[in-house]
Amino acid sequence: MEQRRPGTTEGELLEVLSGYPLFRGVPRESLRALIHMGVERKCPAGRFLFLEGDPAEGVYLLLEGYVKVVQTDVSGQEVVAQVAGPGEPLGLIAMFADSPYPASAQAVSPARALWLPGEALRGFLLRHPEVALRLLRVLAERLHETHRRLLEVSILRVERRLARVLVRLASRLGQRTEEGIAVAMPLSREELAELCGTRLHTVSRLLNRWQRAGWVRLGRRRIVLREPHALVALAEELEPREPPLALTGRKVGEGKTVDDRRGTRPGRTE
Amino acid sequence: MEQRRPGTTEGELLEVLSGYPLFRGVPRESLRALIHMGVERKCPAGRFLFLEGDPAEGVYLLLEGYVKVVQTDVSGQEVVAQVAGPGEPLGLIAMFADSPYPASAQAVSPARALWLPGEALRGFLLRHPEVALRLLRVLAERLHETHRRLLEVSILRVERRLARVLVRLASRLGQRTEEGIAVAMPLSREELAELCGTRLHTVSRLLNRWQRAGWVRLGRRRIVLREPHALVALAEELEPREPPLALTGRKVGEGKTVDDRRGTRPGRTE
DNA sequence: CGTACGTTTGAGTAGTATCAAGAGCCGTGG
DNA sequence: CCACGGCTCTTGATACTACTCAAACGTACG
Repeated sequence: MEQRRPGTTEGELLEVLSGYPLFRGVPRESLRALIHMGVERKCPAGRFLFLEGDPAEGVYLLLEGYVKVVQTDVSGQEVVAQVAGPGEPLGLIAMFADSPYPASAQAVSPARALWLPGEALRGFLLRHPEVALRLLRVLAERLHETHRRLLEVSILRVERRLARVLVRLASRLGQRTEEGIAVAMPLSREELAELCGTRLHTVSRLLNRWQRAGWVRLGRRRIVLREPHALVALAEELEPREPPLALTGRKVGEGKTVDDRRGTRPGRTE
Repeated sequence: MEQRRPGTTEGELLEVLSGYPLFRGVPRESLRALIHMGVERKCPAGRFLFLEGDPAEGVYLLLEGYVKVVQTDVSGQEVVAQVAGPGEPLGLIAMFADSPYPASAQAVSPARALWLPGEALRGFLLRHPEVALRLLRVLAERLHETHRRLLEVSILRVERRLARVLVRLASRLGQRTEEGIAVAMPLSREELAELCGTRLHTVSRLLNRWQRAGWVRLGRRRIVLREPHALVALAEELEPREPPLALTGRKVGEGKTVDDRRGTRPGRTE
């Protein structure tokens, strides 16, 4: 939305970009030329960098802040396709598939990005095929990641999916605090739900159960992992887990006192 | 598995490859050199071209037949990540992300593929960056497709997902017959289930209901769409549909007679 | 200080998975 | 050629996860 006039000098941009793995080994002159064709854009929290369906004329290189990329269903339901932090390129699909943006990018915290016009980037890649290969790597890794998520949503229970999402967020965007590992990106329960293909109610219930168990610390748009290993166990464990119980109703400790030990599937013995 | 000795001459291969969009405009000399570094491999139905976890030393270019790419969960559950036909490259993720194969590729019908060693392809791409750009397009499109599937599995009911899968298969691999549009690729109910993130039982029930409605014709590993538009309606329709009803028990026409008309969401008017 | 948003929690139930048989089709070997 | 064993598919009964609807609470913010 805000356009032009950096807030950063071209020289600084040059420093930042040349620090990214994507551009390693690229002559500064070429980089400078590329930057020169781009525009820096600021984007306050909550605002969209681009909208699903918009014609795409280039890509964004995220310089600062966090952005979530969401796909919206006709019914208004959303799914978070990707969460991006500094250094990550956005809008690649539209750029290379030569289509409108297939999803919207919304700043979750104040963000800054360098916009690069498609033609400029294309020319740059033709002159620097090694960068094209690195972009191929980026896309390959995202495809891999998306396949993994597809697998999870297809065959895992929500509980395990949520645990995995938290573990992943913590490892990608986590910061150590004295309480535990905090997720740096501010995400609402609803956004978390959109990350694991469920509803905010379900996320809320699960998180609170885990909080009661002392595994996490909850706040508004804030989650701290106090016992990451417990979540990892939940996320990966092959065998039926024990601590948390049913989703609705009874809290930990209550419930039909009979057959509280899982593990031997009830009603399977006879 | 079977190695070397084409079954096709190098000249024929050259013809085939230069017909693929991927290699359009590439000088025949370069192509010939590339082919020369590759190996043709045959793969009977049911056999794997490569296995998840195998170290990847190159990519496959599918020349003939159909291949399904499956990811397997620790518990043995499978999800079909992709179905590929002639002309499609396989193993791209492993190649560019520089990792072992993240999924297994199994021939669904007898297949033939050209194996290209990674280093050869990499060198080729550095010399022909325009081909790298086309590969970027391939990956971008697959990523787009996978995002769409993720959205669907996350928020759509099985019924609608299955309808979409069928419509998509019909449009990508369909062949007109006097009965309707037949899906060219032989897929079992279970494989269909793995394509839409459900179980074979659910697929079977839905398909049979649709067969009773006259929308499809079923066979062993075979499906013919007789009323594609009905399926498209089911797949896209925004409003609650009418024909098919609950999954278990009661057949079409039975059921609690009260409140059978859907459409006005109960309890939302006040 | 009120309003709005993010969140928690409850009750009820639809939609699917799961468990359990059984029926048809197919290639194989007697 | 026919019987057999193995797949693939169909169908029923039952369990249960996670969604939907509904309401209330707390906190941030104007």
